[in-house]
Amino acid sequence: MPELPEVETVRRGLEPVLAGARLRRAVTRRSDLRFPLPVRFAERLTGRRISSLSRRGKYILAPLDGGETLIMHLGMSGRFEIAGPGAPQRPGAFVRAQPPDPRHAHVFFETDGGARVTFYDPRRFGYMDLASSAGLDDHPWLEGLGPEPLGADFHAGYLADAFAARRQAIKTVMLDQRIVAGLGNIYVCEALFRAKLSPSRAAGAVSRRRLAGLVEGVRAVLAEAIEAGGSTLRDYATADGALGYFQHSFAVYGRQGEPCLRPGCAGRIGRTVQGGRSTFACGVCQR
DNA sequence: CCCACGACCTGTGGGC
DNA sequence: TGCCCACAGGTCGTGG
Repeated sequence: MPELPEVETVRRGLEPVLAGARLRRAVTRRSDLRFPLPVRFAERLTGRRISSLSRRGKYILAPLDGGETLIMHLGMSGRFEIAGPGAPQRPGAFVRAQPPDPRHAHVFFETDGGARVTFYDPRRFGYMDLASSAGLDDHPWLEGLGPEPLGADFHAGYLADAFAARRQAIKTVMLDQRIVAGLGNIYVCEALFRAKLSPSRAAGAVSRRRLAGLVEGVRAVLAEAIEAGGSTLRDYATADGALGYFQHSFAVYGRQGEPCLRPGCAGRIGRTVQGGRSTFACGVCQR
């Protein structure tokens, strides 16, 4: 589910409640999510202080004062909810998500500030681990990740090297977290549209100039989506219960059969399948 | 190494 | 209304 803008929105929502807080209690309601939770998970968290909350790709990272870092991934349907102090003070001030199903409340944390942060995940594709902060870059989930798309290491020259000799479709390659960390199906489709690039074009055959346009498309769409609080399709909600609204700004995602929004383009948006996933694009202006 | 595909799990929306 | 199937924001493992 959540791609970089949604994960970043969740991180920002959790930050005021968790960063600097000490965990009074941690509870697991089952022993596994996508993978087994780490051994003695609750005990290793209890009493620890979270020094900060950061994000790497689609992972949320919470370094603890005991030398370990909590690593969390939301999978497709993972969601956090804050209750108690730090929870939204003005219900109704924004469009609120449906309350999460308590059957899928798999993990929760209680802070010394009295807040309870609950992780819900109906599909259980989410996962968590605790690992040494010192060797965090070598953690198997993190070590192979490509650059942050909003960071300085993501540029046309980097992409040209990363794509060299790859004949795979550029859409598929952009979803590879080893190439760039944090993009998913929605924002790759949207970025390719902004760059006027066909999703089926071989990655290694795209000119440097057009790669520069793709970099700009990626940066712009991610920045706008973060600004909008992410996208809510089904179960995504920010940690304070609000819905993201960037879905109203999609140019191609989910718009099959509808007219292309590019000024002067008479095309319609089509849907194809690449690597088993839906791709949305305009066949007229995306080449 | 590259690449396509199925698997994981539950819920929902659309078509009939 | 009700049922069934297709499909969903991600990632991993397998097999060619």
